Amino acid sequence: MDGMVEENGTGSGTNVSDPLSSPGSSANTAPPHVVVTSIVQLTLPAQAPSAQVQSVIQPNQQSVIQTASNIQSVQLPKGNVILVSKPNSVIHTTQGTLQTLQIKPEPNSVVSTQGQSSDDSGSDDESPKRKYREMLTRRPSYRKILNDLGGAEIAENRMGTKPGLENEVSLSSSLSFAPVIPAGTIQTDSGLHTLAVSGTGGGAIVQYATNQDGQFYVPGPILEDQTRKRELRLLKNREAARECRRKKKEYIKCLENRVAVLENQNKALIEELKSLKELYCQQKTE
DNA sequence: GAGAGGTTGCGTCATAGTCT
DNA sequence: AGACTATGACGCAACCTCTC
Repeated sequence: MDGMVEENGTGSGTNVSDPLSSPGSSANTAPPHVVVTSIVQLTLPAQAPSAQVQSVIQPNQQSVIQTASNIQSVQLPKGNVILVSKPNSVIHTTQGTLQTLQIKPEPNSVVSTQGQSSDDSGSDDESPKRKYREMLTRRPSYRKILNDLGGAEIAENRMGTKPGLENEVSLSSSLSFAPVIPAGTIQTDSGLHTLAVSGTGGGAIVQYATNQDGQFYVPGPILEDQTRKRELRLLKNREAARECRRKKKEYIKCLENRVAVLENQNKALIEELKSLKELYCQQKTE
């Protein structure tokens, strides 16, 4: 994935390897990430002595990556900056259109991470609404319930065998009639009936008429209109699903990167603790 | 080489949430 | 209230890797 944001860290310094990505996964084939760690120095144009950088976790963005309220602002020392951008990404920079990125690895430089606690974005990743939604259990679909009851074939038989309908409508195998149909049927002045049909991508209102024999049929123009609407809906949903998967992948990737950064931080802190302990012991024995 | 099992991406459906 | 959107769930197909 291009343009993925990495968080600042205090790790051992080299590129963050992603421990969660399996070998051969897209993580390894993606373009090299921009890794911002404590020993990577990034160059800022002279006109801009400092820059505001937001964490990968953003508030109030229409994104899978969210936080409640705490934007992380980091004032970087002169000469250090992190500019990360990816248009249309779930990850946004302050301006959203930053493109420049220049990295100068300098083993001896240390980027201050003061005031940036990586954790404070991690604990508030989700809005309350989202959390609430995730707590909800989904109502099983009629299809699933039928499958569980071993009655899928019953459903299959019901599909597309509404008396008379098959003469005028080519029903797809996934079209099923909700149990509420009889109660929901409305007859209008024009002789058209309206009923709710499920299984056509979120449900639909279908109009039909009856002939002298009491058989159902869908008048041509209405059928065309319904078909067109369905195709449009499917097209839109197809694209929405694609976008949704893209965001999901990006989100997972982001979490994986975060794991890597935190692991590095953890490692560094353990090392620091160790050396401080040694120092303390030395001074104590002197 | 065949086939079993895992992975990945896609299209569709169902549905909660949002918008108008 | 109805239309629209986002996303979890499901089934399917293509591809890959292992094992025999």
